[in-house]
Amino acid sequence: MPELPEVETVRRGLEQCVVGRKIVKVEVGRERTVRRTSREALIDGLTGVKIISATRRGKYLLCDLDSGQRLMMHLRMSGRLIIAEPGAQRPPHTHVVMHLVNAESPESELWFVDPRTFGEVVVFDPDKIKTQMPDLANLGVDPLIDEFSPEILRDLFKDRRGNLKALLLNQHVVAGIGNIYADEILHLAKLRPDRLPSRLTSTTLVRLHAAIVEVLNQAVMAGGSTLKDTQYVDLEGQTGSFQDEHRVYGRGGLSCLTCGKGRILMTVVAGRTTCYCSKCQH
DNA sequence: AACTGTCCCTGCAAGC
DNA sequence: TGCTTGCAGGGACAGT
Repeated sequence: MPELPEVETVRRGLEQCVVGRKIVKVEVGRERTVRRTSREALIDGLTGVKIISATRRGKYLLCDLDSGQRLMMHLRMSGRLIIAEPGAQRPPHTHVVMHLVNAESPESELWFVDPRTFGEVVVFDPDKIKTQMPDLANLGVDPLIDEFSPEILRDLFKDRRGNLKALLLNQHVVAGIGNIYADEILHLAKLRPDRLPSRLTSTTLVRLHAAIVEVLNQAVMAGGSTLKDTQYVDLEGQTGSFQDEHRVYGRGGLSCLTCGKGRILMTVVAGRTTCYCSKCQH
């Protein structure tokens, strides 16, 4: 499932393959993908427009357009962005197609493919982000983009009631962490998911902060995680390899790779399947 | 205001 | 074998 590292990998692909190119034609299949506005709004907002940047905040992909508007794409659970040659066979659930041109490179197509249809594509006015895109406007700190330190983490956790895992998953607090990386981060930090965030000592916060940065950076370097069921791939169709380095996610009932003594427990925390070591996480 | 639970949706795997 | 059922999960939304 695309979380920060997968979205960052896709962003880098967009920078390579899409930035600087002009969209000459847009096709919208399933309207649910453009539900925030409409089929017509997306086609009008993108046709004849040049993409001038590709950035990311949390799990949100953002492209500035030379029209002054901004494109937002969110992969949610099962979304994929694929760059393809014109006329290539499209996979099932290809909901949006952008036809791209520029002077130097041959024409190509950017496909938004999304079986579970939770993902979305929208063009919005950056001046109206608060009303048109409240979820994006209220996003929390991005650990790889914004200033981020143990002290900032302490301030974010102050007076919070939920458990540690719920806070890591809360996009209004820290942006970009999903279920896989929350479990991996907590394991590296040697913290149980049900710890109370407001009670963490400064030493523990230093450890947690380091674990967040370490796990996310390592995962970006590995091109993200590709699981059996979701088939995440980058823009060129390549799988990630960080799944080979997962130490707890999906390992319920197995022995701990870190301490060799504990068993990986599988429970539900914050409404999500949660895996952690019975021995080395406290 | 901030938290929790439910829903959306499809593909896959497990179980009968 | 072929069906049914359950599970995966990000974020919106309703309810507490």
